[in-house]
Amino acid sequence: MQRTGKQIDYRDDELEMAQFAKALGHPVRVKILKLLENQACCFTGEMTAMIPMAQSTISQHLKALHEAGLIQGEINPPRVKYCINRDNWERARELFDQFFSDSPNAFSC
Amino acid sequence: MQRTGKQIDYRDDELEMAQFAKALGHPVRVKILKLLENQACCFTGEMTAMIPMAQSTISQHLKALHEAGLIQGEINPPRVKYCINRDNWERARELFDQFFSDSPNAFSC
DNA sequence: TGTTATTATCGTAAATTTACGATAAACTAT
DNA sequence: ATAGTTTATCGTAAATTTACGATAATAACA
Repeated sequence: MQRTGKQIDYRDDELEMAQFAKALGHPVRVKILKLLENQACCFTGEMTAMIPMAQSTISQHLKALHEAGLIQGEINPPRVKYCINRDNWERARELFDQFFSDSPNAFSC
Repeated sequence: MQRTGKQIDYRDDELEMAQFAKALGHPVRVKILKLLENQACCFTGEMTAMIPMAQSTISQHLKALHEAGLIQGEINPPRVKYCINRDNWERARELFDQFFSDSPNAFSC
């Protein structure tokens, strides 16, 4: 990226979609979310046990998912229990659903 | 990234999801796809006219979308007409749909 | 042949992402 | 207080992404 002054006018839903998509744009984060989907919640430690990556790296990916709003963490000392953020999950589902279905004449060529 | 030897065993659908998501992970690419959704096909030039970015940058994003399989281009000299790749679009829809709906006990906490 | 129009590619620089180990922080339990 | 457990953060290096202008490539047309 180069500091260009040009501002592109994105619509809110375009930005929202892109942010969710970006968070889903790494296989480890997809895997983490699938884990959370299937077994309700889990502690960071359980994930680090299942995924052969450094604990700090997993934590970093969890942070990315958290900042995107897809997960939420509940402190349960000394551990942290993560689960999917219901509202934003629904919002993401909605955005992707609309995105892929609103295609009246997308295939006409 | 650091050259680590560790291989993580991702499932095919996890990799597929992440790749599609990554392609959708930038607002300009979301915008481009929406353009293609709404007005069937368009030429690169039409997009560069609508999006205030350098032509080379748009072309680069089109390449990313093409490599992800979401769009396809038909040469129509001296122009190139792009449209959405039907099969992969459907596949992506399917993956995201499954991903967001297969959540039996995801919200139990 | 040369010109024009359109798009892709190259070279680049800055920003961001990704991964790691090491360390700090937070809270329990001894 | 001290020690132990779990997780986040820091510092880092390498890779990738993103944006640009300049240039090349392609094919029609004069």
